[in-house]
Amino acid sequence: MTTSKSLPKTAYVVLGLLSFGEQSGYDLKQLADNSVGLFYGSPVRSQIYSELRRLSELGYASEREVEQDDRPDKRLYSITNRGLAALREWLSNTNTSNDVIKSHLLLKIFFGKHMDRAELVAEVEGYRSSAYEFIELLQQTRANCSGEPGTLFTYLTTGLGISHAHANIEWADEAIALLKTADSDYSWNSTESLPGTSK
Amino acid sequence: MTTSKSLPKTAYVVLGLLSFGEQSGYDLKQLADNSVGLFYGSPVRSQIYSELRRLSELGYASEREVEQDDRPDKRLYSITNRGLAALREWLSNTNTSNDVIKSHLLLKIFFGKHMDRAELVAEVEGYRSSAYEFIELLQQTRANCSGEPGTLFTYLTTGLGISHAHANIEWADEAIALLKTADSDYSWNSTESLPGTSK
DNA sequence: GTTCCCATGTAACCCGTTACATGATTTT
DNA sequence: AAAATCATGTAACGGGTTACATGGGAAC
Repeated sequence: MTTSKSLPKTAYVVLGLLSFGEQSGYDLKQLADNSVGLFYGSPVRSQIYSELRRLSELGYASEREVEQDDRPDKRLYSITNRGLAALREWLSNTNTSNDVIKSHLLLKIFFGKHMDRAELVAEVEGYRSSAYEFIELLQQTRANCSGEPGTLFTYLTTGLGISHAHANIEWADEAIALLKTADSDYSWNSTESLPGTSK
Repeated sequence: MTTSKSLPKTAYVVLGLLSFGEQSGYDLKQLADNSVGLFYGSPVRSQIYSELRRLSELGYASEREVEQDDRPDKRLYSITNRGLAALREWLSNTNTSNDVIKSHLLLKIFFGKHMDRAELVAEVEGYRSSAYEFIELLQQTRANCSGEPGTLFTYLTTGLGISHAHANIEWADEAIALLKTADSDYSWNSTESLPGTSK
């Protein structure tokens, strides 16, 4: 096995983004915000820079300095063959298993006993409207990448985001209705069609 | 403002779980795994213990030792009035805004160019089947809490999970089909009904 | 007789976030 | 004149994970 101690996930995220072409740390941050940031999270700037240094030391990326007159000088990084190999190895050898959801809204709802009902409803309404906004954003993303190479993968990643957002909206509608009418000890009727149960 | 420098989220998670009754660190870990673990993530054991110590020092929890003959002694924690106040304050004053999704599967797909197509398909198939399993788990959770107080909140939190899982399954079906037939530069027809676009 | 359950903790490590620091050029 | 864009870094802190450590009783 050529597995050399495996780096943190962020390193592979940066490496993966680097596989799209030679870029500066600054460029990578932009790219990350508009791509992996939408379904995984975008590393902060300072971490991108430090990961780039590490990748460079490991021989996974090569760097070259570019002097500019009208703008600050910059350092461009390219993925090397060894870097590509490491990326591929990581993609194959890490198990996907459990996608971790960190839902702050659900935390609030789960501890809903301690919150004002109207406040909770407002929270869910906010959640619903940000779901609408997110759909717009993802469709924008799709439109922007249309015609570019590797579109299939962007199409699929945005697709899951859009599906989730639709699910969020439907759930929010029913949650709001319930939060307005039901009391905490509400027991649902398991025979009726209910949110998430149908289909 | 009584806001005293706000603790990490995990502290409030533990505090919230403590609001369900007097418990030991061990008990809390079990509880966390079967509740917040399903939609937020369960803190590791050692962190629960250290958070409990902190909560105790802050006066947010009170502790008492219970000696046992047939089992190891244990320390039981209860939430105090100050703890309850801190929890309520946190619930009201933290903005929910953006639920962060950390999808490893989507990372793989986004960097799908570097992966074997068959491997990718297998990955999505695994994702789909774990979605089915997750639905079972959540319905089990619902059944277990039926009749207990505060059921509404469990119903709502599991509801979103179930909705997401259904969305995952539908998306996975279409993703698998596409991954088997389309090439990387696939451009979809924006007029047809497509995954995530419909409705 | 090995494995699981109960029960609690310490120590090390490092990933990731926040804050600090700089500065020219272009846009509003 | 102020704000945003381009461009890169350092330093400090702490949250969260992993590994180490212990040990009796029950179940299979």
